[in-house]
Amino acid sequence: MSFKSQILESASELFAEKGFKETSISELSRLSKAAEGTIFYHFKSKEDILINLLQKVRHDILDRVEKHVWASNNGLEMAEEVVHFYFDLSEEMENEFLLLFRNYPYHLASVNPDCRESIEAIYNCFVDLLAKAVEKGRADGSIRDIHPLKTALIIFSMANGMARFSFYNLFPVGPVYDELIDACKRILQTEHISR
Amino acid sequence: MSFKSQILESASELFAEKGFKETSISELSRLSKAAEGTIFYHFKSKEDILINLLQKVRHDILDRVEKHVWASNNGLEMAEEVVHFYFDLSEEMENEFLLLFRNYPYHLASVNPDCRESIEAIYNCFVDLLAKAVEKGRADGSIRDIHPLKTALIIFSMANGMARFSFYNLFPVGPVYDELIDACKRILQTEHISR
DNA sequence: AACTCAACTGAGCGCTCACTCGGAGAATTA
DNA sequence: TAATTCTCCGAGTGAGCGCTCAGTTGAGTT
Repeated sequence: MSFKSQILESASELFAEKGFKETSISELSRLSKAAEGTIFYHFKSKEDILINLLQKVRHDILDRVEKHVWASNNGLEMAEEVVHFYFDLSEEMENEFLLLFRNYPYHLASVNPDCRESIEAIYNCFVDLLAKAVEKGRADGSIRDIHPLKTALIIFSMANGMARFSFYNLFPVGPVYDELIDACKRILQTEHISR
Repeated sequence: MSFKSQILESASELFAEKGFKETSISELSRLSKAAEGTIFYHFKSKEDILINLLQKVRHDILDRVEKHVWASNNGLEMAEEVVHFYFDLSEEMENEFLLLFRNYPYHLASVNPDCRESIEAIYNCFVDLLAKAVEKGRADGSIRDIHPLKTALIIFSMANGMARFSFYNLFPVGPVYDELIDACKRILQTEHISR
């Protein structure tokens, strides 16, 4: 593994677990086994490491989404599958998600267009998937007549908020997962009067 | 206004808008108009300022919750009112909410019990309100037979996630507010309403 | 008038930080 | 083989940080 990618790998761990400001170059040097000079040979500043890292995260997440085979039969099932996929991915790519739960990337996004683009692409990716599921569901009758984008945003902020609480150890997702999926279904589903 | 409370006031602004690590004592000194020495006369360290601030935020939020007059007729309406109240409060107490959307308080919470207590009290306050609404709704028949705490966590993570996105300028709450309330109703209520 | 003390001050201290730079070896090219 | 470029190194640098401390101030007490 080249030093450049090793530095990004180590930065991913440290920025995710400790945060950008709380991570020093000497620490990154120690973990990546690259001398401090080597770090600044490959990246022009500490901030540049984060920008490159976010681009890599964007690429890796979009790649995983693209490679996923969707097995759902209708829109409602697809929406459910997207939420499931999101939680699976958040466990599999823990560091990447932790990084996206931090503040610094968003601060940087307000200053650096490349950074903003990476973050928006990641969020849009999931929101688009959900919006497409809603559209599909409306066409096949499994989802009621609702605004695809608005509904996608609501479902996504629910999943994202839940994942965040879980990562912050405020409460775990596991025990409420079934209820969460049920909540999604109720938001989306065509009316069924039950007494 | 005393220096001590002026320092906390300024810290609230700076920690909310820039973050804890990104705020220097010299900056806090400038904004609060207290000399650096004065800051350390009132607080034993920079971290101590944040701990005191979080205790103040806890007090202020619980106070606002306590003073609120609940006008709802049944559990479902109350749940709706809690969500509405949460978004109102997030606008009114912008700095306090922004601070709670930052990472550092949670890092500190894992080390300092006082800090953890303050944060948990704030979250529990809203979750408890929602759980109570569910219990009330189950009793009066406006809400179906669901687990009060689990459901409260789901609704809260939705509202919290939404507010977060709004604060981060990823997308605003306003345009989806009606759909959000509708989503809550569908999760909670006994039967779906046809439109 | 003399004393006390809480409140406040800001220059200065020790330390850590991101970043630089001159040079060393390895690889590539002429 | 000689020259050039690429990759890596880590001691060194200056700036900025949290925090200290000797000293000032002014209101209250004796």
